[in-house]
Amino acid sequence: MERYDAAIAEPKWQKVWDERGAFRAERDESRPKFYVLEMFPYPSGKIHMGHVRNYSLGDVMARYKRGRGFNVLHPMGWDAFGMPAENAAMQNNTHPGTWTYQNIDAMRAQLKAMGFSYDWEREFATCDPEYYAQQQALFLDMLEAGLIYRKNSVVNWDPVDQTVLANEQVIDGRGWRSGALVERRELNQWFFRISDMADELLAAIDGLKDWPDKVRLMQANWIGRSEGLEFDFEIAANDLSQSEKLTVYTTRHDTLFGASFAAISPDHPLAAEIAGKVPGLEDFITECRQMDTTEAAMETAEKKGFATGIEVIHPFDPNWRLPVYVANFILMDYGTGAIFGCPAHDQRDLDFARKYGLDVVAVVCPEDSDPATFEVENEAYVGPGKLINSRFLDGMEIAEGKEAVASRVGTRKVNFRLRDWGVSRQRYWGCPIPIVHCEKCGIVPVPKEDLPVKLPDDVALDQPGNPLDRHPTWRQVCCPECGGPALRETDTMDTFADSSWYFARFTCPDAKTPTDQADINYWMNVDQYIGGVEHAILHLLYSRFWCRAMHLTGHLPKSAIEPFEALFTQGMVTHETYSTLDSEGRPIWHAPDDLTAGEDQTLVVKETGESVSVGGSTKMSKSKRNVVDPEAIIAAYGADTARWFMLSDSPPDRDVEWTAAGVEGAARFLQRVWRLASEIAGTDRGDEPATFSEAAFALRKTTHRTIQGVGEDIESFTFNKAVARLYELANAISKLGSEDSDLRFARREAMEAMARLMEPMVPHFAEEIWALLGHSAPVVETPWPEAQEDLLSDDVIVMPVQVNGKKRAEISVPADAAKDTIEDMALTDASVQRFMDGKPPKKVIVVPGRIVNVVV
RNA sequence: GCGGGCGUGGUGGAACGGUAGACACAAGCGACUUAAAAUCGCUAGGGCUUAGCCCGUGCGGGUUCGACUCCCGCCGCCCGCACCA
Repeated sequence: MERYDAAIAEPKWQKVWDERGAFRAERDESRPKFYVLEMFPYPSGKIHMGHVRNYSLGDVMARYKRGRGFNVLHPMGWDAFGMPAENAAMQNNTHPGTWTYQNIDAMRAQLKAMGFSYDWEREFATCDPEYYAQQQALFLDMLEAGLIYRKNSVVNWDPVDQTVLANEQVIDGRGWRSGALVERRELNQWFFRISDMADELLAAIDGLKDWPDKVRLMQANWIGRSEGLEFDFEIAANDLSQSEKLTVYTTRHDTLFGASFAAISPDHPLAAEIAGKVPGLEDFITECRQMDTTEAAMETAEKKGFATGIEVIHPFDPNWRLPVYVANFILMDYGTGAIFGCPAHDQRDLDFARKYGLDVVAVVCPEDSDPATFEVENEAYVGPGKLINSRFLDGMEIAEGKEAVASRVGTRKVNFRLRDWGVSRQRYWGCPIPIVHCEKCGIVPVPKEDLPVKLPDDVALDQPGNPLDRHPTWRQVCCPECGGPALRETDTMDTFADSSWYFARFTCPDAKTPTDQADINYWMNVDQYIGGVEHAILHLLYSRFWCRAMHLTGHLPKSAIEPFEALFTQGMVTHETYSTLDSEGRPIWHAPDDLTAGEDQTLVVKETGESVSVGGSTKMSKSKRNVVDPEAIIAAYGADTARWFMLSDSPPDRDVEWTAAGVEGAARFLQRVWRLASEIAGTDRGDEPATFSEAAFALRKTTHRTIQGVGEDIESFTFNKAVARLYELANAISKLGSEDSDLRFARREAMEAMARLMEPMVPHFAEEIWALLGHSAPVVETPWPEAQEDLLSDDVIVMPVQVNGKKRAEISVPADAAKDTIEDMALTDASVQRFMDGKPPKKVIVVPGRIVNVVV
């Protein structure tokens, strides 16, 4: 028998959709819109299974909503700026732009082969000058609105590559590329005032009802609001410093009488002031600055301090003096860069106090301890309790104590963990910051009519550093204000800026301004955003900020300051790992393709015949070599098989393990449905019979329940359940023959539903069987079916009967039976009576339509 | 350390507080075949004294007529954040 041939069907239907403009989105005020968006990819060169999953999920939603009558916007583009292009350019001696656009071409072809329902006419790349021109315009408006400023900031500087490194690019204190010892250097950089919006960004998280709780929590923690007190210590007269006071920030002002030292950051102005005057302090500060700032190092780093010799005076006792240390664990950019230490109730302070022999005085006593004897040894007490050893605070609860202190000294202050967003990058392949530096006029924005500030094409990437700095002419410009000689800003924007508003641009990709009001009002917000949880914080937070900034500058309405109505974060695609050991016992990883079945069914390496050990399933990665290339799967099975497998079994928010057997299974199922459809296509549909046999009626009910259920499952992102229902429907169809007209009718009805319901998941395949069944219009243009109410319920239902909570019988009762009737039927059932053991029922619980429980 | 999530057959997973294991993968048996592939059918949580019964959702308690589901306490795994005062 003929088989379904994806290699023929898939390109054929892609062409049909394309010719009919099936997925083109046009503004139409008369129809409700639905904006589905998947996180756009970085054009690395080829798509990977993570993309296949992400975009398959999004396509299910887009196609389903289209079937439901929504005017669907489902665009695709490219997050195309970034370092990999520069690295590739250096390695291959090409231009980053050439490399990027070639990759885009290759990946676009792959995505098209997957049959995703994108409106390709809206496609753009963030490196298109037309896009970044508008981003520059936004930058200028935001600058004018006071949302952007310049300040000096300490960065990780790689002295060999002459570039700034992100924290993640510093490994064991060295640059990840050059291996050079990273320095902390102060540079003048551009910042977005995201921290000014910290409170607002935090409060608005409550409104993000259709975001995963996990993501909302991660954002809340990232913003990190804390309420505390800022107050001054008077500095005791000394020979070292002219400063009169030291301002500290604390959230535990209730423990002020447990203070035994003050500490400042190595970057604190006071430290700088006295560094030269205290022997050894300069070296200590330098040492601190070289300290590794990675997480792993932080965890193990020792608390170190340096006594300055300066003392401060306790705010409530002029005779009480506290030594001031410079300490390596105090951060300059949180609070005031200075603290007071209360060792008894803060673990870090305790470690520090034990090391330097400072007093440890407990001032909070737990409820169940004796205030007279309570002491802190090696573990700081951070729980609730009453204040002790604290003069006028004695006997108060912590909250009362905080009140009492705050009413006498200092100012209440809310601090956030969130810092301003530094966007300057000393790189070529990014959006140029549209600024000119003039000796006379200072910082001058490039006039909007001169935008875009285009990247020069003729750049030399064969040396370290920013090629824009070295370009012979690009920097030299005339000052837009005075006309005198001036220099362009050579920093480019963080690529997170590019992805912070692309979703808005998709609504109007050709507009001459960043956004078009009519388009924005119609299409925004994104109704369903789908992507990896790895973007839970930065990308999503920056986007929320950027949209607020776009609102403040008149580019978005108030309603769009939260751009993503609903967010779904999908799991990873994993695969088993295979390894052998080298002579030193280190694992050598083997790709699935390099293996074959050995004699005793175990896996062996094709070339050497060595048997491999099978490791756990982990995220597909080059280093573990457990990667399966989507292109190979499409070539072997077709896009629909890959899509069907991706959607089967695993709930979309969990990891899915890619297995060869699973793919085979998916392919087999499609062939099976194909055979069924062919068989049914060969029979007449006929008119709807007046009566149905029990079997035909049952199939009709299954069909309509499937219609109902698949819709619900798609709405709730449990696509695996939708797939299971479709399996069940297929099973139900194949159980029956076509000998009678009512069966023929029911089977055809079921198969037509099957085709329509499968379309969001396996669209080419669905088109093929839809056509096979005799339809001339594509299934994508066919409305989603409605389940027939009367076929969703049963006249007679089977109810389980429990005796003392254990199922003992089943009874068939009319669906509309009264409770009493059901109870009578249950109690007279032979099996139920046997387990009642002749005793009278103490209680009978009847849950209509569900269960009966007899308690004896 | 802080925060969050998860734990169900050989495997992925189903199950408004109401028949645990739907559906699938892998497996086994059978049919068709000279044979294989493909296909179709059947079996399948564990146990027993097997018309049937008992035990089973990481472990221990609790609430309830009834708990995979809710509550408390453990154990294990995964993820996020982390010197944030």
